[in-house]
Amino acid sequence: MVATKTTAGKGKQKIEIKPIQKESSRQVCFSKRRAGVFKKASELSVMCGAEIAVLAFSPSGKPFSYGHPSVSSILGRFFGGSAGAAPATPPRHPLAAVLVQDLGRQEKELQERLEAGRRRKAELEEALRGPQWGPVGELLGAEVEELGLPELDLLQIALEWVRAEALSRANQLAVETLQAPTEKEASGGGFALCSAPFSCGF
Amino acid sequence: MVATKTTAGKGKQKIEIKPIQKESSRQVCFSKRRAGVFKKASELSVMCGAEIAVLAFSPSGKPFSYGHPSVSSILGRFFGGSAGAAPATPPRHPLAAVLVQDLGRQEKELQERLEAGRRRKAELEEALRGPQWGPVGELLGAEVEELGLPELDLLQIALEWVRAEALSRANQLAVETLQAPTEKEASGGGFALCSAPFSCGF
DNA sequence: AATCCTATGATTAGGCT
DNA sequence: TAGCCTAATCATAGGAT
Repeated sequence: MVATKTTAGKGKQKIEIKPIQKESSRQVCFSKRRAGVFKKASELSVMCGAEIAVLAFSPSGKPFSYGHPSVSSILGRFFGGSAGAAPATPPRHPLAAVLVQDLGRQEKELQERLEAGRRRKAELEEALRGPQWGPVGELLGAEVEELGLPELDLLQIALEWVRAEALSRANQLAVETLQAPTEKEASGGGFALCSAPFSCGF
Repeated sequence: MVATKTTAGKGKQKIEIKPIQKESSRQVCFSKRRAGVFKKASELSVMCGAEIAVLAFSPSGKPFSYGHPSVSSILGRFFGGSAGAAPATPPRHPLAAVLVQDLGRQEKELQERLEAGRRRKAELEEALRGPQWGPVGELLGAEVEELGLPELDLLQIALEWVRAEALSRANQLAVETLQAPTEKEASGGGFALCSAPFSCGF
């Protein structure tokens, strides 16, 4: 540096959390803050022994992710495995976890909820059979049936459809995951996985 | 407080990022830092218009999550396809909302995701048909099929079961809703979803 | 376990390379 | 796009409620 002009930055300025208009600034902000979020996530996992995954899309649509121990393991645990910390978790390969998340999540939530309410079912069924139903229906009128059932109908259709899609879905995921290619031209629909914040450099 | 001893904290001490031994401290640290990570994620999404999801398991195994616009939409986009927005939500009555919450929620998520991925399907199907699949299969070996399919199989069974339960569920829900069920016991294997860091309080 | 509090270490906005 | 740099905002450890 010839010029004695040492860079005298203005330091951090107070800002408000609102959408950044300038395209370039937004992109820069994303890069910096993404790193920050990943770091925080990393620290959290190390210090607390917690498992955490972060998935993000940059403003330009590029996908980024961080996960400890790995993104797929988190997803697997979240949507596929038992929440009760079952030590005997069926061995899942990374890819399997991905598949599970994509479809298994639904299954998990449904199962969880259904299982939770199943006990009450018998009890409730009796109530439904009895004359008790009169008063109940009276309170809500036909709304329950008119609105509740259609929703259920949709649900069933959706589930059936999901089921039908399951197989083709498997292949779909496999391909996408693999094509995950060089995290360079991921703008289209590529993949940019980063499972370690600093050890693998992002 | 009798003692005039006004809390004179020592301020933030420098710490190193390493596993916290003390159980309680670890738990506290997790709570605080989880909030921090969620906040950072939130800011990132707002400022940069980015989509981001964070999934985490506390040291005690409790699941937490944050997502903008939603966890499922991020996952859908990450693994399924482009997430579209269904602006035309069918008008819901108050009661319907409750029912919807319990069953329709699943339906909505499913539909959302499926709808989002459907477009890509054709595109992907072609890819699968083509000779492109050779290289892909080569990279992962038989793992995809050997592990992915079993998972899917389980999934399908589960879904079918769910479907069978759907009808009885309708009645169940109607009754439960009316009996004004105070939902409080979600501690056991419950789920702690947080889709908005500060607006919905976590 | 959630919150408040304070002092301070950590993060990062803005500018430049 | 990624790094460097500086200074000031922000996050948070530790402690108490």
